[in-house]
Amino acid sequence: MRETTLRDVAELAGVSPRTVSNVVNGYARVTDATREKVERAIAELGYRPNVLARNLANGRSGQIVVVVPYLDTPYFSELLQAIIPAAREAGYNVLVDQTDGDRAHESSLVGRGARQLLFDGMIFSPLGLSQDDLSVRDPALPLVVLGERTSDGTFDHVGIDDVAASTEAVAHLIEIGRRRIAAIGDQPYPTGEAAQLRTRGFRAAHAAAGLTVDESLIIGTARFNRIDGATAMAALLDRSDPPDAVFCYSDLVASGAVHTLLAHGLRVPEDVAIIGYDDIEDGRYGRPTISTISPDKGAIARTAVERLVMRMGSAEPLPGKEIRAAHRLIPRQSTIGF
Amino acid sequence: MRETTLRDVAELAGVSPRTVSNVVNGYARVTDATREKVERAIAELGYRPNVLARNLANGRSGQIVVVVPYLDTPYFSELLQAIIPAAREAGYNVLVDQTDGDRAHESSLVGRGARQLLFDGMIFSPLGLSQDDLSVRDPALPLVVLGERTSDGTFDHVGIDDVAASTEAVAHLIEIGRRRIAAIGDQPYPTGEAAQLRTRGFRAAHAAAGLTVDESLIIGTARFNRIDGATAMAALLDRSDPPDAVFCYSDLVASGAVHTLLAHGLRVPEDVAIIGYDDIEDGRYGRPTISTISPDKGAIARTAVERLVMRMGSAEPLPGKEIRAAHRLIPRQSTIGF
DNA sequence: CTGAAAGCGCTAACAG
DNA sequence: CTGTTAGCGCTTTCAG
Repeated sequence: MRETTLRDVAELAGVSPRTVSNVVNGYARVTDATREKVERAIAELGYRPNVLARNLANGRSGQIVVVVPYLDTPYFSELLQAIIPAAREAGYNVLVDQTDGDRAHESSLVGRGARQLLFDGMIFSPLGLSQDDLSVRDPALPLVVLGERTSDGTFDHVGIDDVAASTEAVAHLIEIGRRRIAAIGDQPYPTGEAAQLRTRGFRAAHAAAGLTVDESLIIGTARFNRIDGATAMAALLDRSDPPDAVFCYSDLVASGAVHTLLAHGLRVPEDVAIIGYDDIEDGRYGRPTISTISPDKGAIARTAVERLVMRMGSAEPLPGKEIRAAHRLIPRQSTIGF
Repeated sequence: MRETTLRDVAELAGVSPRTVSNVVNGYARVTDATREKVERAIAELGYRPNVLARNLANGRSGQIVVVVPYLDTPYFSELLQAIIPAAREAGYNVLVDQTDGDRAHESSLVGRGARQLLFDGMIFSPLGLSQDDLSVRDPALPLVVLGERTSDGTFDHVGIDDVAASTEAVAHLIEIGRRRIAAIGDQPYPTGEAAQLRTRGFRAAHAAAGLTVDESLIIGTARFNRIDGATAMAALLDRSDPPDAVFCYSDLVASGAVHTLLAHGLRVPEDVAIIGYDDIEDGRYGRPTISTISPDKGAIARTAVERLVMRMGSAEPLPGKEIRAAHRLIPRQSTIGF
């Protein structure tokens, strides 16, 4: 029992395939009479267009791929949750790929000749790829990069101003009277550009307040998960001179740090104030709730899709654009108390 | 600058398209000599097969779609994270769709004539759809259903034994000496079948221990989010006779309940013990850590993909199968203390 | 406004 | 083992 095709419909309606196509896609104007005939035939046969064939004929797949390092990281799942409806609204289906932050995997996705011609464009949140890696890529692939990279002029980049946001976060800690402030999450190597921007903000806030940074309070972590925060915080507490506040490079890190503090019988924020980054849902329900920098995820998702659609629609490669989404500081219990 | 096609390769190599196709797909045996010629040509031209055309020609898309109600719910994002690699290993790309639990959206996805012929099969985690709704579906779509439905014989179902798992959870509360046990999350209406299974377990555990259920301690919630748990717990605390333990129908609900308890100055588990369901990562890092029922997500993902691949590969619709994945009780601080 | 016909790029039956 | 060729189902140019 074969699927019914456009040709079948045409026959039953007594018109040409061309006309059916017109009706289905609303292209050319069609007489009301023929339109109705065709629609009746479509209904009768239960016809549904074969997307594969359509795609082949017009050379586009109607799919975009969203590539993130991890799907079970709240920040990315929340972002994806926002991207999918935006893409659907623009008429695209969303393929999802996760890279585990693996550099080889990531570069195979954007690299020259990598594309399977299976998607029309890509929204990419790199992790293992350095800025330089990103530049060696298939120039024909419409690409929007998310996160903390910078556009090299061949793709769009959507992100918040990390340095400014980090500065605000640390300024907030200073404002509530903290002076020995630690940072958890630095990554002083090529693929750690994201982290380094946060560290820049950390320093900037100190400078602005006339404070000097205690370099030994900047703790590196391989990733931004709870366990990283928990471990780093434990190390800080082992010292003779623990900090009175910590700027964590993600809310998960913050959550891990809080966990360690409470387990050691310390109070948050009385003994140690904590601020995170990302504004994931968790942070709003823990105890204490976690102060954070909240990027406007909805805006990021909408902008990314909008730019990508624009790039996919253009015959010439568009010049890359740097786009800043909004962010704001949200003070919660972990800094301002109960 | 057109993409190079298989025909171009054939010309350059001086062979027929058929041979190139054979080389690319490793179908028929090809002489080493010609193979090498073809491969050289492929490399020289930077040829890459057009997946769209291939798909059209062999009538399959090489894509499966995974449909979940919400992507930012940790349980689903963790599950998806496990499904994607499993699918990729089986040679499939993963499309993702989220329904917001909307019944119309869900039924439009599985309903008769709904398929866009864009994916070869579907892994579906329904929420708004009742068991009956599920039965009115496109019989040609290979389908594996996740969660708490039951196979009607036309699709596979992979899930844990919810009644048994819930019984264990509540038995655990009884075992640690609790007698006034509440349940948060019941949904006594057609689309609430998932919840009802948990309630069945709740009752079963009471019966097994010779306890009677206080019906007023079974609290309904519209969804399984933190806010639902927080609200329901607040209502329980308003009563003159609050419970000494609560079985929450998800870890998020449990987390919300804990939040409310702590905010009221109560201790967990000393005053009220809490157990959740799903074993999401959060539960391992809060304070207290949350006891839970842990479904084997890896096994669920692998089994679902494996069964789906089997269904997609079979010409005849296979009979539906009911598959039970493993689960286990994980006691943590929220029941057994620190 | 509608019909005829030529592809889109690949696969696979059917020769040879 | 390899070439020829007819589609897969739809879009779209070019006539009419």
